[in-house]
Amino acid sequence: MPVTIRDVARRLNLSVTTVSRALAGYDDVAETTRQRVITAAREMGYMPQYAARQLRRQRTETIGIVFPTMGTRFSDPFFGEFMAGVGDEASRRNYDLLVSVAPAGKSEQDNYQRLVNSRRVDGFVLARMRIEDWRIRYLLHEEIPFVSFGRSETDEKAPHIGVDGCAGICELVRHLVSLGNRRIAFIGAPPVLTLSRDREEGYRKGMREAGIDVDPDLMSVSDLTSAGGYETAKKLLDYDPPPTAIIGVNDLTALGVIRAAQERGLSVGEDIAIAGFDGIETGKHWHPPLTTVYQPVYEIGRRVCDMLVAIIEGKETIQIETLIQPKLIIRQSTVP
Amino acid sequence: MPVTIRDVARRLNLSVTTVSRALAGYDDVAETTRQRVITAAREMGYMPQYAARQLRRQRTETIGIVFPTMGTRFSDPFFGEFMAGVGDEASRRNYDLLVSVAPAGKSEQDNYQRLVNSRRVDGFVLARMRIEDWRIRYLLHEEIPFVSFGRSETDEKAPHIGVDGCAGICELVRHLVSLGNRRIAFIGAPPVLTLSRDREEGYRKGMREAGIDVDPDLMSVSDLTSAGGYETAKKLLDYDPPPTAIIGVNDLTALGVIRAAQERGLSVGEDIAIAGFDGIETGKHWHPPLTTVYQPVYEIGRRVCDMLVAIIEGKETIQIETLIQPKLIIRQSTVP
DNA sequence: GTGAAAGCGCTAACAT
DNA sequence: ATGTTAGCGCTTTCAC
Repeated sequence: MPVTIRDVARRLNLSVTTVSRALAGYDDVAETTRQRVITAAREMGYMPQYAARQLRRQRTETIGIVFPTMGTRFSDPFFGEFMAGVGDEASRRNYDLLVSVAPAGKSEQDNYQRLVNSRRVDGFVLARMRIEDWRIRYLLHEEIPFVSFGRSETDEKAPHIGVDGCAGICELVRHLVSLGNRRIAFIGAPPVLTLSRDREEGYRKGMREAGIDVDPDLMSVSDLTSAGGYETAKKLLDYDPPPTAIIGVNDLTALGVIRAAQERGLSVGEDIAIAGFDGIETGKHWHPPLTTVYQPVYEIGRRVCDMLVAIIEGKETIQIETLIQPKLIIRQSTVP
Repeated sequence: MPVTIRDVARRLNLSVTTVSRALAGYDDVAETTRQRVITAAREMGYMPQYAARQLRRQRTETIGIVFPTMGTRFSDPFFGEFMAGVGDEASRRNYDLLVSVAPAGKSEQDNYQRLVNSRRVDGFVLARMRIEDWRIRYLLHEEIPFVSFGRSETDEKAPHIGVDGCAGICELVRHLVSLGNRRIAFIGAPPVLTLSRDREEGYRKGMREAGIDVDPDLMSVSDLTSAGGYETAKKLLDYDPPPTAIIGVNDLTALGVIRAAQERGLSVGEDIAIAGFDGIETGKHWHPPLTTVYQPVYEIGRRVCDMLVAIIEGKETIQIETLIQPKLIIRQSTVP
């Protein structure tokens, strides 16, 4: 039923070889023949069957991406943007995207192994990197190409695109200090995540530069969700004296913080300054609009994919490591 | 380099056939042999290479999903939740998920055709259905299984899981009316989308039941984004007299509306009631928390995938059409 | 410039 | 209970 290369060959009284080469753009096939082949193929709606091509070439032209889910769901717009970036670039380069959704842990590992062992993908895009990350060790060992969004200490030279979370948060602290804040709290993420460490480091650095001692009570850890930010902020606001500013490790955390502050009757931006990290679309419509450290997630997705394809296809000259400077966006959640 | 079924066979002095059948669980292979095979396979890290299996069986065990992007990005958490649902169920059933990201239009069509013609997927999950939807006609014609989230009029009997947007919005209108609102505005989505029509119908129905004539000025169309909701709401608020309540066709739209109202100095929930549709996670943390019509997107994703697999595998007894009743969640954006 | 033939790794019909 | 064999659709030597 589906049209194969043999159907095309038969119709033109050519061999499959010639058809294959005409379509692949080899130059040892007569120009007129090539035209006939191309026309016939289009007319017949021929497209190469990937399974056959893959089997023969031992390449899939498919990129794998395993999304971490925290809990049952992942509603962070961060993922959507990132996937859109990776996906757009992939399709521009004629690659497909194989997506799994898996919680960190055993089943995550299963997912990677399955895709690797059954050779379903040519390489992986990694996100939410951990400081100590088995995925890097594993993929290096299996010699499967990969590029990550974010750095890991497991192998510093692993190809990745990172965002300078340290510099970003440091600048944010500077901004908060310039507004007169000294009791600045920081709500981090699980410490296994690299982004957590980087951003916390930015916090410490900023405080140090401002000559403010960090009060350990003002540092806590949450789970990158707005619910988590909300619960954590409630505790922070109970301290006496309470912080005059709170930084969320990402925008969703900050959203929870805003809500907690407002429940106490605080006017965010006036009574307390709150800021996040990511720069998700909706943040600018929150009340008040969120001050945040913006990272171009969609663009990073594209570049990560771009790098990965370059590695898969054995291109030289690629830069293995890129550090992007995020941009502070000041809105009314810190400035009335 | 990678271990094949032949390697396993050779090591055990068996034929590839026996190994294949032992692994596939056929019962015409001796139990002891089966154990030897399974052990050896595990030890050697054998996993079947999918390209070969696919080529032979002419099945991919892969599900395609083409995500609509409006503009360059899609940050609606809706997609993440839906994909998580589809993906979880897919992996439970040993299917993979092939994701493309494409704007509606020509390139969207290319995407489907490419996946179909090169036989990369066994079926499709469809979302954001249009009233007149070429995808349905196309897939029916190509005899490719599919299940959609949402209905289309192109073929009412196409398998899908729908949410009763009409009933949901109707109940919302009832709620708003019970609060004393009579000038209730509705911001819709592009009219090609089924959800747009359904929800608008719910609006009209609710108004009719309450004996309120619909003022055409109070009905507008936006693009499902918060930026769109913001711009549209600004115009609505200029009318004299302005609406006392505004319904956004989805939560993101409603977020923009909230912001527009707040910029006018209105206290949302007191001076004006605002509500949305979807029930995305973050909505409960907005200020004020959003009244919304909740639909269980993650769960629907699972069920859609479940249905699709049943169809692909030729199971009988599946219900082709399901209508889910959404749930009104009342929060402070309508009730102080 | 074109064709014949081999073979990628697997499954399944058909022996034995 | 196990083995032999053919072939899925394609790419790629190699020969002409």
